[in-house]
Amino acid sequence: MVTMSDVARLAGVSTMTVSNVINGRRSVSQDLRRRVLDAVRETGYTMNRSARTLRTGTTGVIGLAVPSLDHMYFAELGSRVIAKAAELGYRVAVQQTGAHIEGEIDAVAMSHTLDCDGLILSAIEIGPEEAALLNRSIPLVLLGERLYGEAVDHVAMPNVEGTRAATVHLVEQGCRRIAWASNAVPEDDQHNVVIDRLLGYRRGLADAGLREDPELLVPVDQPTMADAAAGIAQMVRDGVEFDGVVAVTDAVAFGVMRGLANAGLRVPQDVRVIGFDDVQHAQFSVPSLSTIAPDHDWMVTTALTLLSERIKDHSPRPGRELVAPFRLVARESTA
Amino acid sequence: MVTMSDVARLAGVSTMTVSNVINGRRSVSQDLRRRVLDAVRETGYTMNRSARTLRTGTTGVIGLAVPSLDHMYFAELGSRVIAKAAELGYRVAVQQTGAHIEGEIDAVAMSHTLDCDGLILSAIEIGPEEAALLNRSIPLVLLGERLYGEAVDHVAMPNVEGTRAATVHLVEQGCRRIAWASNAVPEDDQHNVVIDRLLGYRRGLADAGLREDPELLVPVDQPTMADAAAGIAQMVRDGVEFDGVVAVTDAVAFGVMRGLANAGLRVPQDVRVIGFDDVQHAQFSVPSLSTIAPDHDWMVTTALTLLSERIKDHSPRPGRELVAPFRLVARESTA
DNA sequence: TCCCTCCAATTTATCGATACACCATCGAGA
DNA sequence: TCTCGATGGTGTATCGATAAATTGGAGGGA
Repeated sequence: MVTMSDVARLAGVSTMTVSNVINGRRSVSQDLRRRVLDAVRETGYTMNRSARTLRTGTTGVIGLAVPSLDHMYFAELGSRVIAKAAELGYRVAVQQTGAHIEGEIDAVAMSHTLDCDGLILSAIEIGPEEAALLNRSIPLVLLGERLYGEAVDHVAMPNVEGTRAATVHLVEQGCRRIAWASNAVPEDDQHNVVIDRLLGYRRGLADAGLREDPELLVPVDQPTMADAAAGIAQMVRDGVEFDGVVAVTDAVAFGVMRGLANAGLRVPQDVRVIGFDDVQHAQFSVPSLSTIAPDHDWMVTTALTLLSERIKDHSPRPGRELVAPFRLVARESTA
Repeated sequence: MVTMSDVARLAGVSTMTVSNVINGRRSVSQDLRRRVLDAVRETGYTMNRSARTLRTGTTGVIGLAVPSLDHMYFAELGSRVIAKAAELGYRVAVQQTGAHIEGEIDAVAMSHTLDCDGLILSAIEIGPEEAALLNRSIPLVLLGERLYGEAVDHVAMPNVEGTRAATVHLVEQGCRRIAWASNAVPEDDQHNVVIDRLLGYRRGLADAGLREDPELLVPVDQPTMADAAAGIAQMVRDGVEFDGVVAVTDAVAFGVMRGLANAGLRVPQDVRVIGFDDVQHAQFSVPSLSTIAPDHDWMVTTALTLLSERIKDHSPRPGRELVAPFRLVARESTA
């Protein structure tokens, strides 16, 4: 492996001069700069990042912890984060938490060790109890809906407003028996994404003067396409009548549409379906999926901006909470 | 930051002993081991990986370079790679090449610098011309269909056999005018995924005694859902008659199905469609998508096994090429 | 002429963990 | 009794880059 001193020797200068050239610091004469660059080319030198990291304490890596890249939403998120981070000169190490709290705590705990300058955590389970952990850790931005006191920066989705708008939209399209398709979580679990979206659904019903009917809660185990398809099938078999479904995510909505197809029900003629996320596939499914579209680019840009501010300026600062704007995109599934 | 010598001081031993305990090396007495572990707990020590990396030359990181996590296939691949790598004790840094050769070369070139012990490159564009680059680089496994002489380990898909089987399947289902939906690539470009799959399509037609009709090549720009939908729409508008479509990937197949729906054609009644990859969504779309299902777990496991062998044993070894087994999964879209 | 400032470039010490060589002790075999 | 091998542990140099302190001139003002 060719090191800086090899380059220095060849160029006839000190390693510091090489370092200065490599890092684009001024105060190197044109003459020497050229000689150094030639020597770099000639030797094929590439910098050893661990050495720099050891010395400077920064890695140029951002950690991204998501439940799983397998979920379309998180895959698209990952793609955006990696692209945006690359623009800012960061590389991204991805970690899958499995949507378990252990995985999430792990991600935070490992992030020291993990050699990253900051962490973007798409948290599902982690809560205020673990806030202490979060505070001791490296710069952190949370994506998701939990509250963490004032300590942590936080880029949230418009969960309540989103599903409320979705529900109202179904009502406007003529639905009167609107089901809620989601996995269930303990109701006392404050500020969980699922709870907030359920709350929005309820508000939407209330806005329309409709009463909530417990029968209309689709029994979904995990928020996957498979479980959603099974859940809605169960509901149909049980003879529950409904003409609209608000799904907690697009993936669940796809599962619901699949389950309805299995049951011989047509979307949107028999049942209208609306999702949340606006993943790519939503515009290409048959029927295409109406959905709540948070501004993903805004979220990622914001998260990375907050994070890189914290990375550059370590002085303590209260956590900020920002909520993404959203649009309701009406497509065939609610026509 | 608490270092090893802090722990050593507290435990009243040398840093080497701490190091030995941390790394689970034997030849530390029970007594000292306990004292060290207590000291670790008490101080909250976590190891500084950069220091270890600098000293040992290994990072515990594997690079994964894919065109984009935005494509369902690569998202699922990424998920598997990260999970499997975690089992083997590696973390994964993901890089998006944008399916451009520059991005791919970048990925290889940066991989030195990038502090990873090995690289899994899902190559689309890179070819034999760049083989020199590949040889100088860190341990590398290619996922994809290009040939790279004998130099590089290579886990390939059953591209030719796969689309051949897909085509034959359509024939068996009664299709006689079978279209090929794919982006076009220069025909002289050897061992490109797309070329191989096209070849399989042709072989399938030949097997069935059907003649290839240039009219039946769907004009797709990029292998995305949007372009596929546009391409098939164009073909319908042009009045081309067809009763089956073999798509180069599942994403393209979804786009095709969407485009057919726009044109008022039913799948499978009017046109049968088959894809390639068996992404998750294939079983949940309406209609569900018949497809060629390579054994993804096998591919990932194999790739990581090859890679970790090369990482552990640097002695030069000729490149191996392994081809994944596959199944044809018949679903509603070709019923 | 002398002193002082500035600038380019170099020297030196250091980041934290580990490879390696070395030392001490103890028990067994000759 | 002496030697040898195993066991358990320590001291020191080192990985490669960089921060901080230092040197040696080149100007510039008095």
